[in-house]
Amino acid sequence: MIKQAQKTYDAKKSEQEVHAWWQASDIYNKLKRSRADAPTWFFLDGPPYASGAIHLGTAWNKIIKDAVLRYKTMRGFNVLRQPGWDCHGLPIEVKVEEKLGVKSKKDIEQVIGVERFIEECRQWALKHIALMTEQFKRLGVWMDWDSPYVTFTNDYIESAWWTLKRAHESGLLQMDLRIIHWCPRCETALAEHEIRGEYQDVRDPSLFARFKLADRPNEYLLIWTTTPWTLPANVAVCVHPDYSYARVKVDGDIYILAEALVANVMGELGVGNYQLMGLVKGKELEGLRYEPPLLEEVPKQREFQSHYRVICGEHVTLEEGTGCVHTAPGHGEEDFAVGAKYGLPVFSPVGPDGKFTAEAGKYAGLFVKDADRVILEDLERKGVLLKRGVITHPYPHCWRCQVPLIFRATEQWFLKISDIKPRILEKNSAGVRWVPDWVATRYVNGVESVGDWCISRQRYWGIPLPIWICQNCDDMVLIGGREGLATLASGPLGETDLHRPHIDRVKLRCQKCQGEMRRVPDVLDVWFDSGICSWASLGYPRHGEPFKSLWPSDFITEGEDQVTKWFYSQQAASVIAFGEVPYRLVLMHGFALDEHGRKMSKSLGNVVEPSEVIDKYGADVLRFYMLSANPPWEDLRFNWKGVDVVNRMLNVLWNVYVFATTYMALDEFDPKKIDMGKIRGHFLPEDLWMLSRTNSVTRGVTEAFEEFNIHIAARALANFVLEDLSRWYVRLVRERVWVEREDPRKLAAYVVLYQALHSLIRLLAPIMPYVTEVMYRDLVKAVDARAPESVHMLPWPSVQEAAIDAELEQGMSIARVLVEGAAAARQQANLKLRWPIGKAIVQTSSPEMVRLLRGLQSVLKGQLNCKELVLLGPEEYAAEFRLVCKPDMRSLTEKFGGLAPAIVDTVQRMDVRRLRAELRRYGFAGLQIAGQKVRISSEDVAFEEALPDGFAVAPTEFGRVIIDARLTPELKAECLARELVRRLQTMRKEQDLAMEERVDVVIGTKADEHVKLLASQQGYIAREVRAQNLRICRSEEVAGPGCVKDWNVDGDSFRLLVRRLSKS
RNA sequence: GGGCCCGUAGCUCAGCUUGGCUCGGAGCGCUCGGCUGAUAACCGGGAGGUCCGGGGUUCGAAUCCCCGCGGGCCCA
Repeated sequence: MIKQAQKTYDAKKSEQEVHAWWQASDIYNKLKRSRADAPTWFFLDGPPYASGAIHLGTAWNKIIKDAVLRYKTMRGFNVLRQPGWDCHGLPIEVKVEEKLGVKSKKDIEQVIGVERFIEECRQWALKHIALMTEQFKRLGVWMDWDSPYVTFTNDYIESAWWTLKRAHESGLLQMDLRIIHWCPRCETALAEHEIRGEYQDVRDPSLFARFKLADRPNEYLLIWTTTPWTLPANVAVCVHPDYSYARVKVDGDIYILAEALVANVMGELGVGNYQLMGLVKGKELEGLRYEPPLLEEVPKQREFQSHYRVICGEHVTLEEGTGCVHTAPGHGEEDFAVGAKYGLPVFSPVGPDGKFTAEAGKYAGLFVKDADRVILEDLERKGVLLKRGVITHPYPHCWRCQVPLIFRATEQWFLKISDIKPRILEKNSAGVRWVPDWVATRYVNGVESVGDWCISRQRYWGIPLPIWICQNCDDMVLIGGREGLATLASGPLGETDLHRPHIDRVKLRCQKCQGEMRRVPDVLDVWFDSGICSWASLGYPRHGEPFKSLWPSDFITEGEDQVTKWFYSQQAASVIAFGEVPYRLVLMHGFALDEHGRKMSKSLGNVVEPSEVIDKYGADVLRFYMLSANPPWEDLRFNWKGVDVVNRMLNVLWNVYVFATTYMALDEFDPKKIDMGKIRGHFLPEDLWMLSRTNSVTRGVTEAFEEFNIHIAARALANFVLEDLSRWYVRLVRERVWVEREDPRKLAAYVVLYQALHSLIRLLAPIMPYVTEVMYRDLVKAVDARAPESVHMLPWPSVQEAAIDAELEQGMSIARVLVEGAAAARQQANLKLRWPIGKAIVQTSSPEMVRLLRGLQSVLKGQLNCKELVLLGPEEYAAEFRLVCKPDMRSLTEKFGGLAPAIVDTVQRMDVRRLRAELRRYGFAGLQIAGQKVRISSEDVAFEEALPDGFAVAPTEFGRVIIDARLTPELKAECLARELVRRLQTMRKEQDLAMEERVDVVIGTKADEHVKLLASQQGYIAREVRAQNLRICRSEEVAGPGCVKDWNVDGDSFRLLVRRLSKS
């Protein structure tokens, strides 16, 4: 049996209860089993980083995923939904360092020990996986929480090794001396994509210095730099070959700088008096020798004496500086590149900790940034420094520890992306659908500008590079898996963990010289870990299945920051491994910002935790809010008011549900026992309308989901709940369900309401999994033991096209506007809505509307609360309207002179409406005036409508509504009856009477006329308030047990009594 | 500096693809009134706008084009 629902919905309690039930009844796994034979849909979870708690953005990400996955499941797919966890890398290392109180790699290796450090990192990851899993579960996210893929397992590491082996075999892996971003705190290289978005403004020294030319007395190259600490590594000065350079004389010295920058630079230097001594092309400066300014301080520079020349490079710009660029190939990418062309030494006297090495002479042991000051002093003392200032400019920082990065030349391992870039782009454009489509452009732009991928990190908690090098002959071997390792290992391998430090202890025997091979100590960039997850998560290559039947994945979705990160790292790794792209469909989503569009951050104090929202409103509301507030791909501005609006929608949904179950329970309505053949004949227009709406909303929501317009789906559902169900259909059927007997029309309403709710809960299930489950259980499961246990096991509702009647829907929306118009007219006339009126006239603005409204007259009549409804087309007029013809005397006199008065006289005796129709139709009308034929036209007469007293009119966009506001005594009696009914209902409610309970009622009045007036309404009142006995008398006579209350009804006093009948 | 996206009422957003009879809208908030046996609900009226700014195309621009400005993400 359908049970009456609780009056209010306690989201928190219900969600906990549903969650526990899912768990206890193993619903998720039952659902999965039920789809075991269905076509698969391979969703790949972008692994969140297993450190810290989830924030609003992570919540949104999983909510989007969950909604899509639930939808796809209902569409009949066997959806793969294994969650993933990204566990390696610096963020966790940094946290563990903090926890253990260590600050450097030396501490890790010597104080803590790598073994314990790794174990701490593993524990950190495990702890946060557990924590975040619980948080995701609370959001109602259904995934395989018990069997996620985790990047630190041996199997996963093997997948990475195998992939690297593929790269090696294709010649895509290389070791090279490169200039890379280096974090002096973490003491490791950072890849290009780790720098992205990590620029912060910093204040750096800005200095002009002069380098004395070797062979020309008093002549200098003028350079500008913001990194004095790179000057000890200076080996050249670079100019642009095509630019014009000026020799500028200042106080007897001559400076060489770009012509275009002379004025600027002289201004900067505060030099007012200077002379242009001549111009020369950059190309002609090439080869000029200069004296290295820090030769004494950095003795090592003597080894480079053959250099210290002017070289040419295209990268020199005129945007800042002097056009003469201090060049240190050991500390800059462009410097490195141009240096390679000229065979310059790569001098990089800076250690991994960011301190100068012994090669830096005087500066050895100083941290580079601290050395800035010392170097500046030296330059100043030596007369090299012309000006020192300060500049604020963006500078890259370590994404984890926020320390400014430096450039260092180191040996690193790279993937040669340049070799596969064309294939990535080609496979991407052929095989991937991007939603929204413009993300494809953004992605391609990103890939085009990407360089080689530095995959080595000089750290601990990561996938070890599977590269061993012979200590004897330098031969290199790359291990693709555990078996390969066991074969070559010099000792037994056993079940060893593949992380450091264990793996470092594995020595291999060189196949060439029998020498000992040792592993390269580096670990992999974490982005490589997640890049391989589409196959690593499936256990490939260790297991051929399910990889062979599933790969590539059908769907991924992540935030917009992943466009050049995970979306890219996956494609790059996959093209290396398989020559193919690893996914078919990408939905990019936005960022969760605060309500003003700012990033949420602790320092701004604008952070909203998902748990805060859930505690207050429940997960359903948070989910619906996040899915409805925006298109997924735009940034979401979190707004508490918006959440509250969703909560109210949920409330209304619940109220509709309470309404339905209340009456259905009362009447023991059983949807299974309904003879649809019989009911069909009793459908009223509003029933057919509701069925039509149910199906067209189903269609709209389905289309929206298919296109990932999840916001449109959600908004359509909210609209359906609020407008169609609550504000209209329930209002229309209220009277019908109050009827106390078996009435086929009442059953019809139940059937329609039931169907609407049944579809609605399925459509809402992917977005609000909890409340729909509760509703499903009581509304469906309670009456049908064979129905699936959970709403989430149901198939997605199909659209019954035959039930959709576009004209009916159109007509109904017009009717609604007209009813609103009538309310406005009533307000003018001071007529309460519950007061019946005699007549309402609807004059539409087109004949089309008359047709659309014809079948809806019963609805209109009921909602307009009138005894008589007149529906008119635009050219039809109500009898109550008088059309008055106003002749234009001036116009008539001009045209007809003395005949004018006679014309007026005739016109006013004519049928005004016919005259107007004639004029409208032909533009003129013929008259017989004193035997003469006269032709008058539209401009000669005006028409005015006169509304009689007692009428009120309201215009609407579809026509106007006119109401007869005059109340006859009969109507007044009805008005009074309704006023009394309302008060009696209030009294019933106050006494907590059950809805079906009967009462005795006495109505006492001060005025005898009321007794008479109400006599005619006795039956109506008794029916409405479920009175067994109803007595109408004078107030003084009201007495007896029961609740008595005095009321004032529009100035008249009444004493009402409601007596509960003793239960028998 | 470059790429992509966004900019409409105090706030959060529809409308823009395909220019014109929902072209200036909705919800929230404010305000006045009404309704209420599903109602901690709801309904109606009102106030509130340089559709970011400036040019252009057109008979006509929130909508299309160009140039700015502001915000977000990414890249330099």
